[in-house]
This record gives sequence, C-alpha cells and structure tokens, in this order.
Amino acid sequence: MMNEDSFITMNKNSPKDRNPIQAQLVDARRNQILDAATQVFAKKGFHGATIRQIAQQAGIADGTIYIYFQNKPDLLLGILNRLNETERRATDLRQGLTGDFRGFFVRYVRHRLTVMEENLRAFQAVLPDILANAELRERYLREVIEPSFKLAEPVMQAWIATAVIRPGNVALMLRAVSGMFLGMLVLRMMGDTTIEKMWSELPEFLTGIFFDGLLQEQKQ
Amino acid sequence: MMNEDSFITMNKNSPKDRNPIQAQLVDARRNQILDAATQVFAKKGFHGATIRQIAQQAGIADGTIYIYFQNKPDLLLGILNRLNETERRATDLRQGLTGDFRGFFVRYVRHRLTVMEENLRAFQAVLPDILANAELRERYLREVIEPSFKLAEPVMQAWIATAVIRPGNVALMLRAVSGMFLGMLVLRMMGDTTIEKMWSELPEFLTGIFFDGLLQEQKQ
Amino acid sequence: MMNEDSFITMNKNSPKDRNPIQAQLVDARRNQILDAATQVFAKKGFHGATIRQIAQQAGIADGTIYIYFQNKPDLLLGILNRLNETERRATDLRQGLTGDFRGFFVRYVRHRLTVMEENLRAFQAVLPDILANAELRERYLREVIEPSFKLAEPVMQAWIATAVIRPGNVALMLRAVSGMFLGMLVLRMMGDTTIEKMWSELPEFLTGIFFDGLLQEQKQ
Amino acid sequence: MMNEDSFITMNKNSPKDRNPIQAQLVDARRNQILDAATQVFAKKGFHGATIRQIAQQAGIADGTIYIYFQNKPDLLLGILNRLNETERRATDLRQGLTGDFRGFFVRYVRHRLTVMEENLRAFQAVLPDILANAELRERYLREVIEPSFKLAEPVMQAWIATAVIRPGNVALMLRAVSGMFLGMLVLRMMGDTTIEKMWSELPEFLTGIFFDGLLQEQKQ
DNA sequence: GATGAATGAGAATTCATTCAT
DNA sequence: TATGAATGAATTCTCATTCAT
Repeated sequence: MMNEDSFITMNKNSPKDRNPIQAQLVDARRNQILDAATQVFAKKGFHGATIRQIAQQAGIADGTIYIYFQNKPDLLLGILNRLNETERRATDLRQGLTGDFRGFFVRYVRHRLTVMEENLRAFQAVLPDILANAELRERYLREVIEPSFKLAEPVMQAWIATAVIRPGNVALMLRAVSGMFLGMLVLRMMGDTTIEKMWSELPEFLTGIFFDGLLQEQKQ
Repeated sequence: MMNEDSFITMNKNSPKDRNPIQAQLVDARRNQILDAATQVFAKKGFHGATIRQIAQQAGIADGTIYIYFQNKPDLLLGILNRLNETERRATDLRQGLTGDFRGFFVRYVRHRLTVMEENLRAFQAVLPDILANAELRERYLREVIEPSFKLAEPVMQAWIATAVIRPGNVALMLRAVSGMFLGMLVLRMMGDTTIEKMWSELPEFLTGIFFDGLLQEQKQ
Repeated sequence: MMNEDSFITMNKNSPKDRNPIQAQLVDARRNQILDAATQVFAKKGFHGATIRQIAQQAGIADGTIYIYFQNKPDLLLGILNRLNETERRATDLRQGLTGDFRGFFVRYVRHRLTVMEENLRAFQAVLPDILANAELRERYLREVIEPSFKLAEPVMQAWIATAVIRPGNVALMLRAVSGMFLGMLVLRMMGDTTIEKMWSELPEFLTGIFFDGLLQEQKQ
Repeated sequence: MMNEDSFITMNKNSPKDRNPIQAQLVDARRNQILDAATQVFAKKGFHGATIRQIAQQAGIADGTIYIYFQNKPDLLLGILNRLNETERRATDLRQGLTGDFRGFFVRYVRHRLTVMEENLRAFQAVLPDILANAELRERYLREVIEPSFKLAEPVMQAWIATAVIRPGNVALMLRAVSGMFLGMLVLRMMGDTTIEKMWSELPEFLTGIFFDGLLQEQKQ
C-alpha cells in the first residue's frame, strides 16, 4: 500500500525538508502554478498553451516556473498527480460493503460525478494528452486506472458472493461502470449541454440503468 | 480574328471535361494523404506530427499536401469527415423498429464496436485534439454528435411507444448508451488490455446490462 | 545608333522567324502575359505577386508563362523593355530646335507627362524593383536614363548657343528637368491626390517654374 | 498572512522601477536592429533580406528581433519612423520668414539634401517597398508626406503675402519643390554619377532654377 | 528565489519552376 | 503548345528553456 502511494505523490524531496515553512511556501507556489496551468491547458490544450500564458495567469515570470518544474510536460504530470490524488480518495468503496446497496450505489455515483465535475478543467487539461501520448497513457493506466480496478474488484466479488449482483465477468462489469462515468465525462467535455444540465440527476438515472436495465419488465 | 481567339481560349482539357477521372484522382490522393495523416497522428499526436512526416508516410512532397488541404487542422477535419461518412453510411437504425429487439440491439452494438475497432487508430489520432481544441470540439459536437442524437431520438421514442423500453428521459438514455460506447472506446484507447481482449464479447455483455441491469433479480 | 537599339528590343530571335503568323501569335501571347503581369505587379509589387495570380489574370495556366518567359524576373524585364521603347519614343526632341521655345517646352512636358500617366501602372510595377535591385538599376541607368540624357544634351547645348537659355551646367539642367518629372511621377505613385487632380495643368505650371522661377519679379 | 502575500507578489525590479535604464537598453537594442535592417535592406531589398541576415548583421539571434518588432514589415516602418523623426527634429521653416529669403532657401535646400545624403542607404532600403506595397504607401502618405505639406503650406502663404513669391497654386508649388528633391534623390538612388558628384552644388543650382528659371532674361 | 531578455531549433507554409500528359 | 499537379527549397515566426542580474 505504501509502495503504491509513493510513486504517485509529490515533491517530498524538496531541497530543504528541514525547514517546514520553506516547504509550505514551495508547495503553495507549486499549487499556484498548477492552478494556472490547469486553467490555460484546459482552455488551449497542452500544445496550444505557452509557458508565458501560464506565467501570466499565475502572475509570475516565465523563468520562475522552471524553479518549480523541470519542463512543460512536468506541469502536466503535476496536474495529473493532483488529480490522481483526488481520484484515489474518490475510490473508497469500503462503506458500500454493508447496508443498503442501491442507496450506496447512488451515493457513490454522485460522489464520483461531483469529483469529476469539480475537476473538469483539470481533466480537460490532462485527458487529451493522456490519450495522445503513449508515455502518459501508460503511466495513467498503471497509476490510476489499474489500481482503482484492483481496489474495486474484491468489493465487486463480495457483492456477487452475497448474491447482490448477478455472477459474471467482474472485470467487465467494473469496466462497464467506470466506462460509463468516463463516457459521461467525455460527452460533457465535448460540450454536450444536455449532459451538463442533467449532471445532478445522473446518479439516480445511471443507477436505474445499472440496476434495472432500460427494458420494460415484460417478464411475467 | 475568330481563329485567333479560339486558339487562345480553347483549353482542350478544361476541368469540366475530365471531371470524372480528375475527381477520382483527387479523391485517391486525398485518401492517400488522410491515411498517412491518420497513421502519423495516431503515433505522435496531432502536434507531435509534422507535415514532413505525413508527406513522407504518404510518399509525396510536403507541398503536395497543401494542394489538397488548406492547412494542418484541415487534415484533422478531413479524417473526421471520412470517419463520419463511413459511420453514417453504415448505420441504419430503421431495421430495429421491427422484429426481435434484443437481437437487433446486440447486432447494432456489435456493428458500432466493430467500426470503432477498425478505426481505432483514426479515433486515437483525432479524439485528443478534438478534446483539446475548442473550435474542433464545437464543430464535432454540432456536426457529428448532435446530428446522430437527432437521428436516434425518434427511434428511441418509437421503442417507448411500442412499450419495448421503459418511458424516461430519452435524451439521457441516448447519452447513456452512446456514452457507454465512448467510455469503452476511451478505456481501450488508454491501453486497458481487458477491454481489448474482451472486445468481441462486449456486444452481448453490454446488451445484458442495458436490458437486465447488473442486479440479481430478487424482485418477486 | 543601331547598336544601342539592339539591346533594348525584344524577341527578335523567336524560334521561328520564318513564319510571320507564328511570330505574331507569339507576340500577342507575350503581350497578353506582360499586360497581366503589369496589372498584378502594380497592385502587389514584384514579390507580392505570384505566377499563379498573373496566369489567372491572363486567363492561362501557370506553366504557359514559362513557355514565353524564362522566369519571374524576366517578366519584369519584359515590362521594362516595353516601357523603355515607349520612353525612347517620348524623347524625340528634334522638333524643338526651331520655332517658339516656350510653346515647344509646354508641348514636350505635356507629352512626357501623358506618356507617364498612360504607363503609370507599368512604372509602378517596375520602379520599386529598379530601385531595390542593383542589377536592374544598372541596366535601367545604362539603357534608358543615360541614353536619353545623351540624346538631350546636344539639344540643350544648341539652346544655350542660340542664347535661349542661360549658360550653365547642362548636365545638371537636364537632371533638374527630368528629375522634376520623376519627382512628380513618384509623388503620384505614392497616392498624392493633388498631383493626380492637377496632372493636366502640370505642363504649364512646370514650364512656368522653369522659365520664370517662383519669385516675384522685383528686379526693376 | 501578510508576510506570505508580500513575499509572493512583491517583485523588487518591477518594470516601473527600472524604467529609465530599461528604456535606454530597449532603445539601444531597437536602434541596433534598425541599423542592421537598414544595411541589409539597402543591399538586398526588403524581400531579398532575410531575418537571419539581419540578425547576423546585428550580432543577435533571430528570435531577439521579434522581442522588439512584431514582424518583418514592422522593421520597415521602424526605419521609416526613425527617418521621419530625424527629419522632423531638424526642420525649422520659421526662420525663413524673416530676413534674406534667397539665403534661407539655399540653406534649407542644403539641409534637406544633406539629410537625404546621410540617410541614402535608409531611403534606398525603404522607398522601393513603400512604392510597391499599397498599405505602406498609404501610411507613408498620410503619416509623413501630407503632414509635412501641411506644415509648409502656411509658410508658403506667408511668402506670397509678403510679396516674396508670385501668387499661384500653393499646393502645386510645394509639390514642385519637394518633387524636385524627390526626383534628385531617386536619380541618385538610380546610380546617376553626375548627380552624385554634384550633390554639394545642388543647393545653389536648384535655388537658381526656382528663383530665376532657366531662361536667358531677354524680357526688357 | 525571481526575473525576463536572449536564444535558436524547429515547423508550417508558400511559390517559382518542372514535366508528364 | 498548353496544362496544372507535383516538387522541395527557403523563410518567417514561435516558444521552451537558459542564465546573468
């Protein structure tokens, strides 16, 4: 568990660990820059954005960015890491193992979608280049997607074991659920206004689909 | 006088005369270039790719590309349009209005996923920059996504009217279904091997979810 | 005299001297192209103009131009040569040697200015590059300016000899007169509207200056 | 809190603080670049010159030019403006309103011609493209030529009012005088050696023409 | 640490010219 | 002769990154 975490988080090895105030200042500056980068990347895309624009958005000089980040791609990684951290926190499924399953599922979906909405700009900044860039893609897969599947799998297994959900290909089920989230996110990023307007109603709606399907129950 | 004039102005091979052959040649060349662009974009991303690389991949000179496309972004739109046409030509939702609904749905999903798989490289080449670039995003939304929703909406309505599927927010249903496709596509583009290996089983699996949900039927 | 002429005029050595109709056609086509080039050069400048624009203006294909001219600079030389021919014809001063001097001068100035006005576009096409390009400059100096000074010098001398005009530096007088023409031309090319509107009154006005000066005659 | 903020936002060397030194440096660099551009334009013409050549001549990197000038045409305008300012600072027509008119005129002509000679390279660098380019032409007319006519007009009026010079079309007189300068300049730019050799005698000579005309005074 | 002027590699694009048809 | 698609050299301009102050 510790191991997995370690490669995700950040700037522990700042030059002066000893000075906690220093470290805080450095972190504040890093976040200030990452906020600016997120804004600009989201609006213009990674390649459309220039260091100058990010510096201006952050209210600092171009060169200052290079004190806190090695290079431009590093900014993207920085955003990605912050996002991953959030993502990780959002993948806490332990509470769902007990109690009302449908209620838990709705709450979980709502939580995920809220996190997504809050980080929409960061996603918009980062996703295109995750898709375009093999290295980033690999990294995101290993560091975020696969770990969260690994986390969710035993939970899903438990639900099957307790006869809550139908036996089946667990891996595929997980991918269907998270793929649905991802699809909604991408549609929203594309500018689909329907999705945007209905975002808060999605949890119930999607839960309905996953629990009951779309069909009329003509079974009797 | 007549002679002189006619001699000067009569161009034997005026563009009109040889239109059909000409048009074929132009189309072939355009496709040759788009194929090359697809390859290179998929490998390097839109911005990572250079016109030179695309020209080399196509086996032509840099300048030739600019005879067929105004500029680099136009290549992207060219790929998009071609994809779009393929899609449009192949999709016929009307057949689903009669007969076995579940069977139709499976076939439809299989068809979509097959098209997606066949054009995976093209999607991978194009999607990141659609997401990154506001103008492309806008165009894609208006010219591809919204029209296809508009096409599918009455079909969905008909299914509700014939009591095949449960009444509900049609717009949201459509988005759930196509979002699911999109999600699967993106997961696959991200390199998820499970999705890749199981791609051919997705149609039945997804149909199962949309028709029956995930839950154990404990309802009675 | 013959020698001097020979390097100014054109395409005598067209491939087929023997066929006079051929030659005429070739000349017609050459002129058609030069007319087009004059228009486009005048509007866009030599470097701003493209072969394609000239071809379109002439209503022919790009490649056709290269049947009649070696390259783009050759078009400029072609225009220059046609202009020089005109210029040469305008420098005929022989009639001025007898009769009413002031009347002759007015007529001469009017003639020059008319020729200039008629060829304004050609000048506009050619002058900038004569000034910018050392080779063209040299050529224009040797082929047009110096010969016409040489032609005018004895005439001026004769006028001094007959006590019509005050003795003085003949070379400078000639340069003052033709420089004045040139200055008017350049001012007009620059777009000065006053000069343009008053163009037809310039002959009398300039003659007035050259004959009487600007001063009030307070001599008595 | 105060501390943190001040630490982040206080930029010791804000542009305002070091304005005077900064401004001088910027000016020096601009002039260095304009000098180089003048040299290269004069030798190769505007289009023949490349940014690289100008940068090399200035001893700086290509990109540096773009810190001080938006683009290549802007260099031309920069040269123009500098010329313009030199001109403007040096020209004072008011002194001519009193005292010896002929003496003033000679001095004025000498001054103009000297300025022209000193900046011959710059003129040669700039004039061809002013003539060739419609936009530059327009700007030069509005921003340089017309204002200087506007400046000189009342002076000329005053000379008429004080019966120094003969009444007449003032606008045309001004154009004749400045057109004469322009003509001399262009003849010299064309490489006429006579003009070049006699440049220093032009003031008296041209004054002679404008004051007395060319004619023998046979009037009595 | 912070600055921002300077760098220069690199890319898109244009266009004169050629040549197979 | 006439065409115009193809060529590819050459050029402008951008921008990530460095480094002296």
